[in-house]
Amino acid sequence: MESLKSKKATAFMSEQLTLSTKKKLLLIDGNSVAFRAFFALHQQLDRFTNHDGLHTNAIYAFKTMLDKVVKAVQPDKALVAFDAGKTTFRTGKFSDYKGGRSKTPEELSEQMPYLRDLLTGYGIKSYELKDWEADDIIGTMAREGEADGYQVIIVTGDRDLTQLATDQTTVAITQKGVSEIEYYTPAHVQDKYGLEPKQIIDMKGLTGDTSDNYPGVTKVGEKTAIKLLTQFDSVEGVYEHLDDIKQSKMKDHLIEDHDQALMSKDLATIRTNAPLAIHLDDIDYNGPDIDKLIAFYQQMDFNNFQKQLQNAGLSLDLGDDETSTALKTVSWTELTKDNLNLIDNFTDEVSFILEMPDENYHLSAFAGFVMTDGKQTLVSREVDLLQSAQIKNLMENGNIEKNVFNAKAQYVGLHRLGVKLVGVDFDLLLVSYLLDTNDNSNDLGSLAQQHGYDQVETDEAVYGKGAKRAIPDDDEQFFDHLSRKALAIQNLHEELFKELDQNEQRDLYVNIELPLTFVLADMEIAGVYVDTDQLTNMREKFKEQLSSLKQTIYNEAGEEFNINSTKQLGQILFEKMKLPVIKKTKTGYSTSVDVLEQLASQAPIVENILAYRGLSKLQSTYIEGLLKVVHSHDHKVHTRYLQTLTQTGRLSSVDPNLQNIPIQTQQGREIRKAFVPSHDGWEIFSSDYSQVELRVLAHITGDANLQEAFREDEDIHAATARRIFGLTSNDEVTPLMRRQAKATNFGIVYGISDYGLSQNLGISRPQAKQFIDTYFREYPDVKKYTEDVVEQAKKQGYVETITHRRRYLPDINAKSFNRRSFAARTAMNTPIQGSAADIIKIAMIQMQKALTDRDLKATMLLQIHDELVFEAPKEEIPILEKLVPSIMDSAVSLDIPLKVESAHGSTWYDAK
DNA sequence: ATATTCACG
DNA sequence: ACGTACGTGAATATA
Repeated sequence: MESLKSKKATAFMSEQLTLSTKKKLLLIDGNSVAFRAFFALHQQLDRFTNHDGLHTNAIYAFKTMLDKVVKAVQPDKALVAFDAGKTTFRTGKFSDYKGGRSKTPEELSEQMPYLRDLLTGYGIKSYELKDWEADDIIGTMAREGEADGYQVIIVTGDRDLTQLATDQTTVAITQKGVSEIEYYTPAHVQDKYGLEPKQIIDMKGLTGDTSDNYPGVTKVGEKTAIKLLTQFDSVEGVYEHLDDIKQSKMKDHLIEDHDQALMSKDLATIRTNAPLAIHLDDIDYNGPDIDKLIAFYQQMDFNNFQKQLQNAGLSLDLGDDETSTALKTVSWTELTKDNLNLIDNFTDEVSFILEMPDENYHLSAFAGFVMTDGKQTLVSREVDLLQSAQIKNLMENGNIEKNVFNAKAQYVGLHRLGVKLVGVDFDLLLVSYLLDTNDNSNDLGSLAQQHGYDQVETDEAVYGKGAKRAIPDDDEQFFDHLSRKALAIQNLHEELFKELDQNEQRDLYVNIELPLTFVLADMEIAGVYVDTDQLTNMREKFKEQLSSLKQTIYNEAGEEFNINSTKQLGQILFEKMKLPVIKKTKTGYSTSVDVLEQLASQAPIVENILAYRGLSKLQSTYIEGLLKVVHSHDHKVHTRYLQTLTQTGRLSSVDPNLQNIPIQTQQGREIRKAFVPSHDGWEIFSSDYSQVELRVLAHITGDANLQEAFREDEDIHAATARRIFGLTSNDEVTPLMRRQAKATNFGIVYGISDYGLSQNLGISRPQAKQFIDTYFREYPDVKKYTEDVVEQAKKQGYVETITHRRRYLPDINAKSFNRRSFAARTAMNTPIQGSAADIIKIAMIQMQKALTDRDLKATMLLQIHDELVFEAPKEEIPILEKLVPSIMDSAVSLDIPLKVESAHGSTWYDAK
């Protein structure tokens, strides 16, 4: 989780940087970043050598960092500063400065000259200055940039540079690796140290620095220094107010080390007046020199990077419009009712876009459309034309192949116009997702750019974003963009199909994802009827209960406050009422359920807060939330299944999310009474797979004991309990044992760790470890699987499901323990969760076909990961009771049987 | 926009 | 020594 969070934080900061309209100056501390880069991939030192035996790990990691930073910052000017040599003006002041440092490893220093070549390829200047350190070059250049109105971004691995942070200068510190970056603004420095940036040098003065080998004041560390500086502002301030400090050992040390403190502060101070021979005018950044880079990558044996560049033809994947080559002009013809016969030129294939500006294609307006075959491009704002006989025939003619971006959205949009989309061959969105679930931007332009096609911009670039987003009134602008998008689809068709073939994913695309997209479209269009009276009645009831709970809570607290605010609630519980703090979040006290449950016995208010929370969740998310999205004309909700989002191959559901409707508590479960059939005399029918993920686990691992349990149709958690507790019969399994075995089973599926299991079960870590060890002893092939799959991920860089769905795990070799372990757990979990997703997808396609073939009225409405929900006339229920399970359990043939359970009733609630 | 919480599989 | 269960979406508060 942590790694995800930090990714998000980084992404956010990057965006902030990009958002600023100021000119940007990027300054990189070459030596420091190279050092970090070298150690980030130190474990892989041996793997990273080129044909000449040159180590390349630092160059590789530096390149990765550079891509990231350049993309985030999009600089107008850039410079990488290097240290010039061992002696500087600082060694003149203090001969031991940076003394005692172990010298740079040969494996790194041999890479330094090539780093310069890399930078030349990137079009970024390098600079060094005798007697001065890289820091001083950066400090000087930063101030020069500030004076000229630039936003300055400094990249380094050295925290001392945070002293340079100002309103105009952000210091980006590379973390453990080099691709994780923490951005220090003055506010963030304050947060982190409780000091202003300029006080960093005072802190260094007091504490000294072991790595740079200069002394501070004896026994004064970061904590003491911060305390002193908060009180006295600076080193000088401390000494002016020595009298205010009580007699103590510390005071003696301060007095004794006065000179050292002043000297150290001086050494730590980055100069902003270095006599540079290079200035802002000399360091314009105009993007990379592709040919040079390709040659360089070839020399380094960076085959992937080289290929990327060659595929891209001209542009580097920096997502940077300014660095990519200019757009060539496109020609298009505006289609009108008078030149509709131009349509007849499309005889074999056509790339098509019906442009819908809103995300929600069930409701979006239609802005226009475009059709192209690469020779002729037709555009129009008049969507009525789509309903003309010519176009309708084209769309409904399966012999003319359609290339699109998001076939489901196109199918639904056209359906709303009374046109059926038939013959889709290439869906750029879907194919991109299968090729790499990681970069699943939903924007045609950015996906096309990622695949090396640069003749198209992102929607954001053309339409704007946020409140300013709008389809341009200018025909030329709008039609150009539409045309370029359609041409991008047209052009990427063949190449991406080739890539699918290379990945053995053609079958997954042709026989699963593409057909599924239309099954999903039909489900979305069908929608689910909602009994709004049921919901409004519940709303009234809940409203009363909530306000009475609220009063009770206020009374118990002795004041009114916002119960929904974790901050205010934390103050009441942990400050006013002095309840023990069990867990903290990074912003304050945690008040989550598990914390509150532990506190419940200590104060009655806690129980009421829990009740309030539960009720208000139901009220806002499910009652009010659902009512908001019921379509008024048909009384139904039409969710959208996102088919290209999850990293595992699962679907997700939005607007509304119908995959997380409550079921666990009685109170919540009542919500399901509002989901009813859309016709009288119909019922809701539901079938779900029993323990699919564990069955998939049994299949994939081939573990004989696990497989036996499923072949015997045992209660799997009881069987596991019997095994890990060494019992002879299931009769001896107590409920507690079963619960613990169940948690262990889940843990295995999630990529187990003893810590996670201990947290979940509330047991000690050694105990959890004991469970896991026993589990692995009883199911030895499961153990082998967990090891093999991680090994495979390390070797190939990705893991696969039973249908060759692929997930890349770039962090599997990360230096950061966190990232690496997260990737390892993911490696274990993804093939299981993903294969289960594959199975139900296959079942859905077969199911839809079976319903049509048999002319049944029954309609598939929902998929909830391991469950399918239908509505059907009562007479068809007996048919479904046989048909649905038989299709679901034979969707794929595994080494063990699949099991399906069904239920039906007058509402979703009753289908239990 | 991010963090927290909580609903589901 | 590190500090975690896997995959999602929505509402709310807070900045």
